[in-house]
Amino acid sequence: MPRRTYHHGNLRESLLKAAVRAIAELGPAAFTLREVARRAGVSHNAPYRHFQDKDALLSAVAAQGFRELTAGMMEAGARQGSALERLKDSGLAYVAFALRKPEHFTVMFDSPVCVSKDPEYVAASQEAFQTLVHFVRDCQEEGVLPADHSQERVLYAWSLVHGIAKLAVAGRLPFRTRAGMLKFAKFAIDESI
Amino acid sequence: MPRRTYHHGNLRESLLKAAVRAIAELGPAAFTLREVARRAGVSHNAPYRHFQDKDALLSAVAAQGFRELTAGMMEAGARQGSALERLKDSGLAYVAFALRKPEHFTVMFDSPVCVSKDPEYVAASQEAFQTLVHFVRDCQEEGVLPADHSQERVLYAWSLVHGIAKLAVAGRLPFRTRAGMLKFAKFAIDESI
DNA sequence: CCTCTATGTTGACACTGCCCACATTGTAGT
DNA sequence: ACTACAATGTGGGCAGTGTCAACATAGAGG
Repeated sequence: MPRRTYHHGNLRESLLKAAVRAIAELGPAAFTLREVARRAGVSHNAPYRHFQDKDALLSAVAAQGFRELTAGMMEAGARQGSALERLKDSGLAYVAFALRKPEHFTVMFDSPVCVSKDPEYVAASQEAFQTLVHFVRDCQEEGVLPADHSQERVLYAWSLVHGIAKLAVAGRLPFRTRAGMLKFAKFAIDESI
Repeated sequence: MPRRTYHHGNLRESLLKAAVRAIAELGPAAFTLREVARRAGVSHNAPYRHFQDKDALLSAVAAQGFRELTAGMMEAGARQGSALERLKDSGLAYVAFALRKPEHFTVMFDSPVCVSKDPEYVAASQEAFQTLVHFVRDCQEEGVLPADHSQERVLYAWSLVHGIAKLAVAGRLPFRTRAGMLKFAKFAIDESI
């Protein structure tokens, strides 16, 4: 069904949503500018009025993913509990996000987006990282984690949950259900401290 | 320079080598069947006599990467030292391989290869995994790791080094040199046990 | 020597990202 | 209100891709 007006009115948003859905349904590989345009009901060139190129659209998608990831970690870490429990819960939320939106997660960290210098993308990804920094700092201040090597401890926590998430998304963890994966993630996180 | 003979003689091997070099030089995204064929000095359709499609060639490249990874871990873990030191060294070798061949490493674990059912690929990747199993089992038998949750402990070790490797390759670790990354990897591995 | 089959080549098709020129529309200034 | 202009969307085109079908060549076995 074609549009009634020549101008779409809110094409940028529509393209973003269409891109997210296309990635989720067809996978990042089958992600195509022209397919996104089709889904948004515009010509194959309309996206270029809102995004410089394909990578720019992907970057925007990734940025939105990072904001959602940040929100998930914040929410998980905002519940009752000690600083250590909040850190663990935020790490679990990281893995849970990857399992909930595997293709989205893939776009966020894989080439070509991962080298993007798009300010929105950089800001969103740094915000997600800062969330982890926050929870680790809390643990250090409560004395449940050593106070030294602050940066390395954050990167250590990140590496662990990122590795679990990546292996899970790649289908390399021998668990069938999401619950099984998350149970293992909990085991690993508990074991790591 | 064109070939002198109509038949290449050893095209499959040549294609594999050309593919590995193309990936290393241009990145996995710019990897192209036609480009590989060009580098091997054959027509754009010749590869189809040796690989079913593009993904099959990528799978073969990935399989070779897994064999190299396995060899690196075996060598690192074959040196003197306790079982724990051998496990740690093999984990460091995992990260070192990813840093030495980041694009190759990417192909091995990312879509579309990661869902490949090519027997050579499956065998090579399982062999790499079994290497880790081996070193963890040694630690459990020496009593330096708890004897329970055998599978989970292997996956835990794998997740950690895989996460470090992935973040490093994605350019998300704030270290400038390979040595810096490896130093952090050593810190994280030490901390994890 | 002659056929058969494995291996390479050429040509084609649909598709992609991206560039151009053009069409349409909302808007700002008079 | 009218007009120039900027923003937004369209259509066509180009080089490049993966893959298929038809054809060419060369080694191997009878």
